[in-house]
Amino acid sequence: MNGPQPQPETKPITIIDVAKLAGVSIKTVSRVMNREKGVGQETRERVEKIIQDLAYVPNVSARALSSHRNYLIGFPINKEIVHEYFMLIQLGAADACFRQGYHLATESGPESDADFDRYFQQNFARTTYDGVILTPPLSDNPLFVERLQKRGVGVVRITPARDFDLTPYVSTNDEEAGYQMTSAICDAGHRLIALIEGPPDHQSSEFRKRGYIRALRDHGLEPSQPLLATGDYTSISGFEAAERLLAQSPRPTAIFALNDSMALGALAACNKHGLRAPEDISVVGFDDIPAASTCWPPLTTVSQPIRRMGEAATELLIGQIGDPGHRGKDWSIFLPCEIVRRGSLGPPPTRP
Amino acid sequence: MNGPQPQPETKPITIIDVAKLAGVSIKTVSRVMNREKGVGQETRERVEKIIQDLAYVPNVSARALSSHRNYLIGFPINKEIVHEYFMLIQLGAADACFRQGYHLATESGPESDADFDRYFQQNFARTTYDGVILTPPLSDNPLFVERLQKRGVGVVRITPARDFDLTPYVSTNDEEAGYQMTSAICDAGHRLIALIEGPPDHQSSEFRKRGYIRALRDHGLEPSQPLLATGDYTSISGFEAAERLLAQSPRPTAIFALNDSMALGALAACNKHGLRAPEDISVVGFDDIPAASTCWPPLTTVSQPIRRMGEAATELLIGQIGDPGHRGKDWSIFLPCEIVRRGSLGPPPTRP
DNA sequence: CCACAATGCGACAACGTTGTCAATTATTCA
DNA sequence: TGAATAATTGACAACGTTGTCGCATTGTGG
Repeated sequence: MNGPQPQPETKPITIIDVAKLAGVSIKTVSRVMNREKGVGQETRERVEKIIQDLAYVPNVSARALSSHRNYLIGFPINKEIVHEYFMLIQLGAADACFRQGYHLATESGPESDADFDRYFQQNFARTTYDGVILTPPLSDNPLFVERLQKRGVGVVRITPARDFDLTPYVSTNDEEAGYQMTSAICDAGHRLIALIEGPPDHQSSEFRKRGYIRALRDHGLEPSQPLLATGDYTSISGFEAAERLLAQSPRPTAIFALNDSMALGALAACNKHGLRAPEDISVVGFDDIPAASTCWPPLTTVSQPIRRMGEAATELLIGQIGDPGHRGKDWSIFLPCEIVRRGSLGPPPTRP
Repeated sequence: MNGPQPQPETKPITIIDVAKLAGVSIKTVSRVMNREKGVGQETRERVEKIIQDLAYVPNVSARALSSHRNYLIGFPINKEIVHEYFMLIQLGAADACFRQGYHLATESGPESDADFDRYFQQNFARTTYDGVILTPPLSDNPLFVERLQKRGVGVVRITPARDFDLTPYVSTNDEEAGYQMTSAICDAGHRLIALIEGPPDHQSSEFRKRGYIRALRDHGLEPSQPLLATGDYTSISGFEAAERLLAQSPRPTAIFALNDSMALGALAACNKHGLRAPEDISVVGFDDIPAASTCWPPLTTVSQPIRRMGEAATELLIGQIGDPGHRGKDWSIFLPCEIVRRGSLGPPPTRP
C-alpha cells in the first residue's frame, strides 16, 4: 500500500469524434450543442443521437476561451459575518449554476472598507467572472457594483437596501412578513405584544417593524413605547432587551424578536425569570436559523426562502449575462416569507 | 434612468502585451508566471516588474485548455447539514486557492447515499475539477474517493474517520482537546464531571470521550456510568441529556457537552431548574460555534482552527495535483485545538 | 425560366495559453 | 584553445471550441 497512483483518465471525447461519426463538420455539431438554428431537422437528430451515445460533454475551457465567457460566477463571502444564511444562498446558487453549465466560485470578500481597493485590484483586475452575486453588506456598496459593471461583469444583488435601479435584485417582503407574524400573535389572543428591534441601520429591521405597527393597528391595538426595545441582532442583546421588557408592569404576554438570535436570547431571559414558553409567555423570532428548530421550546419564526433566493438571483444573473443591458420584466424578484409554527407561540396565560 | 448599460470591458491584457513590453517571447513570460526554471535572474525580474505594472493575470480558460488543467477545485457541500463549520472551511480553502491561482467551486453534494450514482455521473462524468476537498460525512465514503481517483481527480479529506491511507487529510486532535478541557474542569476544582456524548457513530465524539476518561484518571477520578449521557449533537438532545444528569444525586457540578449545540441545550435545562452558570453549575462545550460567544453566559469551549484546516487541506491538495502519486512527509496534517475560556466555567459551588 | 432570398452546411481563423523542440549563448573541463 | 555541456531563450504547434464568411442547394415571386 503506497498511496494512490491516480489512473490516467481515458482519452476524452471531443467534438471531432462526434463530427466524424455523424459525418458532418464540427461546426454543425457545435450548432446542435448550442441549439443554434440553421441545421436541418434530420441532421440535428442524427447528431443528437451520437452525442447521446458517446455521452459527449463539451470541454468547458475550450468553450470559454472561444466564446469569451468563463462560465464562472463569483460569490464573495464576508469574513466577518459567518452565518448559515450565506450557505443557503450558496446552495441555491450552486444548483442553479449547475443547471446552466456554470460554476459557482466562492471567494472571501474584502476584509474591510479600507481594504477595498486592494481587494478589487487583486480579484477583479481581470474579467474572470461572467457575473457576481452580492449579498449584504456587499449589496449596498454602489462603488463596488459600479466598478464591476464597468468591467463588463454582470451583477445581481440579494436584499439590497438602496440603489434599487443599479442592478437586478432578489428580495423578500420583510414588512409583509412582520405584518403576518404580528397578526398571528394577535390572533392567538395577545394584546400586550413587545417588539425587540434590530440595529437601526438595518433596513430589514426597519421594514419588519413597520409590518408590526401596521398589524397592531389593524387589530385595534396602538403601538406603545414601553413595549419597544432595541437590540443588535445578537443573542446577548436579545437577552438584555427581554430583561428590560419583563421588568415592565403590566408585563407583555408575547415578545416578537426581529431575528432568531435575539429571540433565543429572550427565551433564555424568560427562563431565568421562571417564565415558561409558551405557557407563561410567547416568544417568536424571524429567520428560521437551524437553532430555531432545535432549541427548547422550538421557536415559532418566519422562514425566508433563502435557497430559492439564491436560485432566483442566479437565474436573473445568467439571463442578464446572455442579454446585457436588457431590462426586462424580471428586473427584480420578490419571494414570499412563510410563518413556521412551532412550540413557542401559544395563547396568553389566562390570569396574566 | 434606464438601467445600467454595461460598458464594454477594456481590452484585456494578454501574455503578448507583457512579452512585447519586456522584449521577450511569450514563452518566457509563461515561464515566469509558472515559476519554471530556465529563466535568467535579470530577465525574470524585468518580466515580473512588467507583470506587476500591467496587473496582468493570465486567462484561466486558455491556461486550462493548454495545460489540461482547469485550475478548479470542487467543494461539495451537504444539503442536509448546513453549518457555519463548512463556511469556515470554505473561507480558508478559498484563500489558499486564490493564492495559488485556483478557484474554489462550490456545489451541492449528493442528496443521499441512494442518489450517489446519479450525482457522480452528472458532476464528475467529465474531469472538470483538478481536485476535490471532502468534508464529513463525505470524507468517509471510500467509494466516492476511489471513483474520483480513478478519474485522475486529486482528493484530500478533512477529519476522516477511517481509511487513513486512502488520501492525504487534515485533522485535529480530538482526544487531546477532550483531555485538556476535562483537565481544565478538574483544575477548577470539580470532582463530579458529567459528559454528554454525541452520536456513537461519530468518531469525533468517541475521541473526545477518550480524552475525557484519560484526564479523569490522571486527576485521580474514576469515570462512572451515572455521569454519562448520550445525545445526538442537537440542542434538544443536549437539553434532554442534561435533564437526566441533573436528576441524579449527587448532582454533577460540571457538564462537558461534546459539542456546543448540546451545551446550549444543557444550559437551557439548567436555567429551567433554576441553576445559574457558572455559580451553581459549570457547562462547557466543544466547537466554538458563533452562538457560543453570544449566548448567556458565554460558553467556555474548544475552538478548532477550522479556517486553517481549510487552508491546509487546499495546500495539501494542490501539492498533490502538481505531483500525483507522491507520498511525502505531509501526507497528513494535524492542527491543534485551543480552549476558549468564557463565563460558563467556574469553580464548583461551595455547598453542593 | 430567371433573379434573388433563404436555408443548410463546411473551411478556416481565432481565442490565450502551455508543451515541444531546436537555436543560441554562456560555462566548464580537459 | 577547443569541445562538451549547461543554461537561457524563442518559434511554432497544439489544446477544443465558437465566430465569420462563403459556397451550394433549395425555394419563391415575377
